Amino acid sequence: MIKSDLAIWWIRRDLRLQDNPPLCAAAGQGRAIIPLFILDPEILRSRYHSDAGARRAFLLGGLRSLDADLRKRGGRLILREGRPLEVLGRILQETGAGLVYAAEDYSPYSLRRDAEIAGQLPLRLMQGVSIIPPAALLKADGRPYTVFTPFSRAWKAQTLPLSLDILSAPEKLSTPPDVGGEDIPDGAATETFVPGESAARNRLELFMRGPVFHYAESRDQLAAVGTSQLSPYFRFGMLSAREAFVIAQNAIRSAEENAPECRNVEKWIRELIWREFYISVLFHFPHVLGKEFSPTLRRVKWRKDAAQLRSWQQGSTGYPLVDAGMRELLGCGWMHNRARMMVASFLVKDLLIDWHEGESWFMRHLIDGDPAANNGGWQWAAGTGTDATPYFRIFNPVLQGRRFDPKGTYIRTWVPELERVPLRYVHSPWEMPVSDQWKAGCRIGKDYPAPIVDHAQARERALEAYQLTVDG
DNA sequence: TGAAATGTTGGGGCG
DNA sequence: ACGCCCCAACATTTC
Repeated sequence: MIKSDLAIWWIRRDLRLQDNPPLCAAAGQGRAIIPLFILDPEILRSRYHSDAGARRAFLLGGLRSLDADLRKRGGRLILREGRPLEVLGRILQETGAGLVYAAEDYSPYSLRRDAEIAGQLPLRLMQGVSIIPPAALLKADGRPYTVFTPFSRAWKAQTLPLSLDILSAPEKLSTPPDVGGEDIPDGAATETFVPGESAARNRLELFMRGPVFHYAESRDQLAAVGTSQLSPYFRFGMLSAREAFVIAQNAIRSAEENAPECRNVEKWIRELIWREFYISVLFHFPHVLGKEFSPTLRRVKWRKDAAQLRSWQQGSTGYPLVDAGMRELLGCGWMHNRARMMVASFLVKDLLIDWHEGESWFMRHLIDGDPAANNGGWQWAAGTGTDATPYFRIFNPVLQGRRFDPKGTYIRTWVPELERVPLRYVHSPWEMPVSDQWKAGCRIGKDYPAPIVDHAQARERALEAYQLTVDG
């Protein structure tokens, strides 16, 4: 028999209690709930997620943390493995629960899965992973946006009149004792990013207390903590993007009009909108996961070079800034955004290797790895995407290093071989005289690799290769 | 959310 | 004193 007062809160990418519409809907009026997370073999085995150990560990840590938070309020997390349709059907039957509440997710797989389930089970989808549902934001002619600036203008216009209340976490929860689940598997999480909602909230508060007011100037500085570093938390909904937006918006409102800090907070909000933009792009153009958005750039003749690809992956290209970024990725499952742009430009332009290689390496190692944002970023860097960087915009790793890591701090943190290299050579160690190499304990070609390509030559080659596809 | 090549200008050295 | 050249420094164009 159906107990209409019992509902499933199906958790997907919303591992939090605060500002969570499906949770509140399921647990309204003190109803008992079944907080359910399903380990979906189809996702776990998919090309984007099958090798992503660090991200899976972060997810599992997040589930443990969520379980602890639920228990403090009288509930607990139920973990099951299997096809969501079957698992949900079974639990609905076992428990007599009447409804399944979930937050809308817009990736192609999620949309397909949810459509199938909605046809057979009582699934209620609510406010999703984005602040504005992608279907709700279209150009005047009814077509989706493909350029960021007009998208962000329309996005702001649409969020302005929204009620900016944050849903508080339910104070008391209960979960029926007879619902069985599996233990949450162990996973070695990184130390840099502590999984869970309270860690996310701490980080947001820390960021809003100071760094956000200098965001415009310090976001690109590689050594500073100028960015919020919240991406892994948004990725799994350990923090509500909408709540972050509301808090940032309130910071602007409580500041004096046109105060300099407003510009900085606006800049940060702009990054939240980039996230929304790529969610929207993937929703409206799901084929970007398979091929280039821009038809004219689908025919770049990529080089196949396993050795150079490996050098890039392992951070041994001989270009310090590139290597620092790639080693940061391996070291903590995250990379500074400026470094992401640099290493992407290097793979795609300097090495002329297919951006898909970069996309999948990032998906394997990033704990914030998300198909929409990651694909959007790579297509941007490769110049093949919506509103992408022009093909002739090629980053110079030496100049980028001098500009965004002027003291070499970031480089020395991640490339210890260069620790004692004098500042004037730290971005271009191959220019270091042999005597200095000995003094610094860093012999080029022995202790630290010689550059695997000459940037000036590689740049010319890239321009030629791209030019061919643009002309032809 | 670049960088390199090319063009322009203006000050100072020097015949 | 004058004009020529050199070359920073900055601006514009091109990839």
